[in-house]
Amino acid sequence: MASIKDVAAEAGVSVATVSRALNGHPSVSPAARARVLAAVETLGYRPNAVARSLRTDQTRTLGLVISDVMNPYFTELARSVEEEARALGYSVIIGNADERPDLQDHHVTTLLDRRIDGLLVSPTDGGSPRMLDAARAGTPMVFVDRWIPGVDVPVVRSDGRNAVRDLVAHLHGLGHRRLAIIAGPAATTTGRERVDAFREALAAYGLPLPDACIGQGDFQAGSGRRVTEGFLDLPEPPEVVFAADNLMALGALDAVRARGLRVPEDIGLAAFDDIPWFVHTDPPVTAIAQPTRELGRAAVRALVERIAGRAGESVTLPARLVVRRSCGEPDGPAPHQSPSPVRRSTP
Amino acid sequence: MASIKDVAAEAGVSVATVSRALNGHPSVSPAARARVLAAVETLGYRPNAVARSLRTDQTRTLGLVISDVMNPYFTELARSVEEEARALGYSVIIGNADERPDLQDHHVTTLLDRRIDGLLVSPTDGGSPRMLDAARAGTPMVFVDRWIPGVDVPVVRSDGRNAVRDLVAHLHGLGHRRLAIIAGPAATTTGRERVDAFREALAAYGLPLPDACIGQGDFQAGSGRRVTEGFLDLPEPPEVVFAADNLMALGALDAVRARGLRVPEDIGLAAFDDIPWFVHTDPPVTAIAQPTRELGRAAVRALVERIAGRAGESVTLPARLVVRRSCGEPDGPAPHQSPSPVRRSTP
DNA sequence: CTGAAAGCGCTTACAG
DNA sequence: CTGAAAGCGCTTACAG
Repeated sequence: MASIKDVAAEAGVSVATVSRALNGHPSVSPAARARVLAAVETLGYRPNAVARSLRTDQTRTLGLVISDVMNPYFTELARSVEEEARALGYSVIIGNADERPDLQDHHVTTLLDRRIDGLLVSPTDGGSPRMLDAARAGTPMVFVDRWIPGVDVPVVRSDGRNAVRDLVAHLHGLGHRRLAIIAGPAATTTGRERVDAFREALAAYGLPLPDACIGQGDFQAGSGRRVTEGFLDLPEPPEVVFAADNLMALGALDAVRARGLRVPEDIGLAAFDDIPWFVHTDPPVTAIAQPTRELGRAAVRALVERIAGRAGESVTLPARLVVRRSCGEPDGPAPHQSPSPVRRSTP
Repeated sequence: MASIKDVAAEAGVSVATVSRALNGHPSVSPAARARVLAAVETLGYRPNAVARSLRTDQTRTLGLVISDVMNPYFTELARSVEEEARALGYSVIIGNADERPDLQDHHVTTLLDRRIDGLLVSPTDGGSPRMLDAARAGTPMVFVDRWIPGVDVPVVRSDGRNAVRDLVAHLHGLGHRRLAIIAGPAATTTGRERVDAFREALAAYGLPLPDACIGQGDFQAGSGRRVTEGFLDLPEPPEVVFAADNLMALGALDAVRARGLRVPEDIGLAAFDDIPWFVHTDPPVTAIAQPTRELGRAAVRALVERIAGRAGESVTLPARLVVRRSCGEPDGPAPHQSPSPVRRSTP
């Protein structure tokens, strides 16, 4: 592969001039620039980004460590992060932690070894020593979706509190009283917050959230299935199950179906995180939708601010309830579309 | 950030010895090794991968350019690629082309500039000059899922021919005769092959595939919706629509639902690529499943072979039909699960 | 406007 | 077993 030396030789100038011409440095004569460009063309030269990074101490690369790529929410987040990063002249390298702290650590380490300019992370746990070290050592960093309390890093996330309150109001209005939740790991902020929000919203109606109605999941489908089976085995199973993410909702559907039961007749279901398929499931699933694209964009912008040495703004955007039919209907025969005023725009 | 010089100073040895100790070179005295390790520990030293790459001319990184991350098939492929690569000591950088040739080119260029050791690609089109150049220039490369004819690069993909034949047999057995397809872009191999396989299978039953029954899609949901609307507007709409990927099937479901029609009563639906949600859609969708994980693994192995200077094996794995209820049922009332002998293992 | 030179952080023949 | 030195491909003060 042609190097800058080859270009210099071909153009009859020094490598310094080649470098300047290619980097748009003003003090290059038009003649020299033209010869360089011609040489670049005939040689098919492309600057070696590795060498450039070593020299300039910047890679124009962002690292993104997410908890699970197979979760459509994170896939969309990753896509939006890459889009915004590209618009700002950065590449992004994605590390998929698969909800495993050890894998998360592996990716953080690898990314840091590659000297990425900044790190976006949605932590799988309370923070490994390596990540905490990185934050303390001054690696530009931003948390997205999930975060670690006590670490001085901007947080870009959405607040589901109001949406959860709307959900509970919806369920209460439908006459449901025995409500249960499939929670995410307590080591994650979203794992805790969604349970807290649910409990508070229930309390406002004088409803309890007994331990038997809190199933411990891990944000993956298998756990949603297991927890739902447990709920179904209860002497008095809950009337509605609220899954703290869409994969656990998938698992819940699997469990209900495996027993030959039906949603919402036998048990209702709602999910945190909306996905296009929820419109077409049987029945369409009531869900809480996050402004995922906006979160991704805001996270990248905050990170780029940090990289530039500025503060980097924390952002909290509201999530919203999208009512469908999986928790039952107000009355009468099922209309073809959800009658709720809060509705998803047609996909 | 501490460099190898700092470690050398701290340990009282030369940088050469530090390098050797860290790379497991045999000729390092136990005493020196111990001092180096201690210095590494106290300094929190991590080797700079950028510098190492420049020096060794290898990045231990694979590039993966896929057509659309938001497509669950490609998400799963990417995940399996990363897993296998990690097991073999490689990182992977994903470039999402979003079915756009210009974006694909951007990613190929960026990846090559970073001097990745090898490139895995599922081309969005017939091949841009840049990609063809890369292949010709000897960049280790393998095609996965989609490929470009006439380029001397191993291909890892699945063959859906038999599965499509099984599908048509299933549809014919159900009494369907007017069958239509939502095709992928003709610039892609999978776009062409799935139409060809469908046409051939129909021909075996003496059924035609008129142009009106071939809708041109682009593998994304919007096109599936538009094409399906066109089918529905036909004087004689097809009895079953076969979507060449799962996103176009989603679009088809959107279109059918928007008209207030029902699957399979008003129109049947089948899809290429199976996803977990198809079990829970209304109705469950009959689909052709690819051995996605295996494809990802085989692709990485072939690429690593190429990187090592060996041939790298092309692999073709069969896809298989998974019958559910979206094309109608043989007879009698709908049983709770599909009665087909070809069945999806419970998720 | 241009070039010679230093240096980014490593690895690796080479000599001892 | 160890170190001094060269060199990977760039960029950028410095001098002219």
